[in-house]
Amino acid sequence: MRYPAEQKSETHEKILLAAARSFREHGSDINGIGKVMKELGLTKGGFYRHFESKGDLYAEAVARAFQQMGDWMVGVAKAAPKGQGLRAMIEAYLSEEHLHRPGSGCPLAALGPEMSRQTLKVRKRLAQTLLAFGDRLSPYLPGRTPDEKRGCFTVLLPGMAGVLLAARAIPDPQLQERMLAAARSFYTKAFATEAGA
Amino acid sequence: MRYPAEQKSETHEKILLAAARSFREHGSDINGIGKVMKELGLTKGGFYRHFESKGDLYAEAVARAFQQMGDWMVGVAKAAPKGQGLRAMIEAYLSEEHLHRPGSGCPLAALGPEMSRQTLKVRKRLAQTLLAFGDRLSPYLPGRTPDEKRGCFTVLLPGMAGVLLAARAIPDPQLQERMLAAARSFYTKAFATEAGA
DNA sequence: TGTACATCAGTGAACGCGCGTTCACTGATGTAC
DNA sequence: TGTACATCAGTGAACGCGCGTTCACTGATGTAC
Repeated sequence: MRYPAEQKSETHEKILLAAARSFREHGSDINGIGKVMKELGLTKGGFYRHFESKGDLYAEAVARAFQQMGDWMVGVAKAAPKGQGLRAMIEAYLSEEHLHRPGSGCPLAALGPEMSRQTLKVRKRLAQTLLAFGDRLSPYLPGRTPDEKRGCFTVLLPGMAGVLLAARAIPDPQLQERMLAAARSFYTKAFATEAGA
Repeated sequence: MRYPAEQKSETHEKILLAAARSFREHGSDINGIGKVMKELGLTKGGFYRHFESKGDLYAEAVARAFQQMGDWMVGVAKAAPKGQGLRAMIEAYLSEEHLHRPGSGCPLAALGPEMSRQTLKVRKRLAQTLLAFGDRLSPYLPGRTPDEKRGCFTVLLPGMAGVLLAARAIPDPQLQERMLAAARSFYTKAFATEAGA
């Protein structure tokens, strides 16, 4: 049947957001198209009116996830007192809240290794989004040149992502929190002090 | 038919090693029992003479991978000049060789997020192996107390793993190498100098 | 204004596929006599 | 020493299952006249 005029783009957006969360929570191999559509009260047959393939959705969803991540980090930095932006981002990233909410958190920490197993086309798209995310953070990163800032980003973000994903693998909550605390202290000292980087 | 006396334990070991490599290369969701057995010239039906389930194999294989990783890192540290053990480990970990050989490399960088999606039982086993790996490295880590050394390990290893997996996701080889170089320099300065930690 | 027709987002059944797991079977070797 | 039997690692076909994808169909709305 014919549906209201703007419904298609709304559904498209809903699928994208649900997938962006679901992939980060469960990985793309386990949580498939059927589950995402079912969650929205739709049947999986309709999926192909919105995306060419699962790979297409994956690329779009992870790109969106990086954008959301950028929004979050920039928001945190802007809300912090003058000069405390980077420190605030580090503390937000390495927070218990982020630890327990992979679905709305960093895609690198949630999906990391499986990204490197995507097709070249998808990886190119993801790499662009990752670098765009870095550029959005650069006002808050130490370094005198864009190159220095980018170098700083490529050490800091993956470093924090590694700590987060390692902590998520550990079953003991106390140990998780100790890992996060050690990393908060370390990265703050290394990057978010006048002497840093 | 009846097979030679020691064949069972040899086959068990072969399956374990092949799985440890294959899981790190392709992830456990994609590369299953059938492929591992086929690679060894066996049929998948025979798998259940050696392991209870795929989860059982996963736990064993990743544990073994952490042991191999420990052997490698300790070997590198021992081969280095006096006092240069940690620096050598950092350089080996963040080398292009490790970047391109996930199958024999760090399981945290290769499998990270999917570990956190395993059953509690499996995760407990993996966490133990991860910490045992940390203990093996502790002679080469900075810090005056075991706690300090462990804190150092829980920042350094996941940090390097994050850089490695991020670099693996990036399609551009030049950018990959720049990321590794930046991280080598950073972690060496932070941990492997007299002022470190 | 009223009627006939085209559109197309979403349905639901079907497709082939590979997965993890089960199981009756094989048959060379080890063991009992 | 020779023979009958038990063992059990590995085979290969089958199982149910969920996956990604395809497709004929539906039918309320938009458009043409």
